[in-house]
Amino acid sequence: MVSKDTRTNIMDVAQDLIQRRGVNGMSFQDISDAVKIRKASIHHHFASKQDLVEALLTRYRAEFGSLLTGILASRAKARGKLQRYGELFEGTLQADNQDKSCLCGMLAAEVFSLDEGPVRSVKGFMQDNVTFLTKVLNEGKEDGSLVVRGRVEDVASMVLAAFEGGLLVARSDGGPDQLSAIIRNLVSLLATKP
Amino acid sequence: MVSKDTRTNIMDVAQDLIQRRGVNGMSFQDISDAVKIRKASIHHHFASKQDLVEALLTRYRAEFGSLLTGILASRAKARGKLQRYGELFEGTLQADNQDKSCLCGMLAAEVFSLDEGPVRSVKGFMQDNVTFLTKVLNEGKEDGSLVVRGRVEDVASMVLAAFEGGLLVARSDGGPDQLSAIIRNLVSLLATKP
DNA sequence: GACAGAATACCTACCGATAGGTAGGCTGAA
DNA sequence: TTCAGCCTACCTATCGGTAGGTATTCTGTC
Repeated sequence: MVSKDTRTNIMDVAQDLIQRRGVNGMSFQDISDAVKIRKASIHHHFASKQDLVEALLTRYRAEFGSLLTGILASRAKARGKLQRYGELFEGTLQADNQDKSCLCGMLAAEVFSLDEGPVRSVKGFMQDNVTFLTKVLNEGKEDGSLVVRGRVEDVASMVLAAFEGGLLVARSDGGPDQLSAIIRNLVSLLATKP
Repeated sequence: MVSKDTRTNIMDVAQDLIQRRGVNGMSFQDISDAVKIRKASIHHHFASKQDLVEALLTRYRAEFGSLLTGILASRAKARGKLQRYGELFEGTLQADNQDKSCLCGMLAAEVFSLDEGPVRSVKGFMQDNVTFLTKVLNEGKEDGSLVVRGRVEDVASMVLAAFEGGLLVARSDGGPDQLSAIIRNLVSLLATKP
């Protein structure tokens, strides 16, 4: 196969649109225009809009998950892993035209427009991230590169909230520089002195 | 005036809907059903949907702003003010059926569905909050109740991001308890030992 | 290897529902 | 008698989705 198959094209375009405008701001017509396929043909690949969203979430979670696994497997200290995790968020905002948010952050905002399946996936994504961050924070306690006060899971939730929220705030106001500042700041707040 | 006037009713219902479902998930028909007024009559009060959104933002910013001013004027230590600021976010999520987000957090996600005016207002809201938090953090440095490392504005952005993001994450996953944990955790991270 | 049939991937043409918005009329209070 | 405040009736555009048709490609059988 020379070019990407249509199914993948549809998913790529749909994800891009959701990350910019949200689920309710994305239509089959938008996809049709971008992929250069008739609107009705999209239904050949995805029975309904919710099916498309669910497929998107499954793929996104898998991709993001393998990035997290990669970070976890690296030989860096926990502080460095946290830094690399932050770069994932910076990369999202900086991609393409600097206005993309996290797919799951976007869907979390519009969670009451989603069916059961997608809702479960969004929750699952959040939990994946908290689990990852909990591991990193625990490593940090052991290798001495991070200071954690209180329940580790709570700190993990807080970091996730700050990064997802950072994407939200920076995208609408201060841009990539603001996001970088937010991430740098939180990491150094959790770090033991340089 | 015995009952709230229709204009206020429309605004209340519209704000509620946006905080739950987002701008693109809110329609004039929804408002019509809730306010018990014909859909066309809404246009008597607000020429367009964007006008309604703009009016909502103006009111929200003013109300939120006066709450911030109130906190700033209190005799509490900076740490206490930060705590009370956090309670504003907890109050939002716990209100009504525990599924409302911050109006501006919601609109920040859907910022590319908004006209220029509303976009400016959302940016303004973010800046209002950063300004407020910068003042509180500076107070905290002086009264010794908070520790601030790095640029104060950056820490302020980070706190805003964490609280807005906390609303986002908690609403879709862990609920009010998770949000409380996130806020408590960040406040204690910024606080000097009890 | 030839060929029937099934499956794939797309198309045109449409559906009912709903979106935001407009035109113009009625009504009661100032 | 004006006019805010609401109404009915309607507009066009778009939404997600369906029905049914047509090439093309894959596959099992002889």
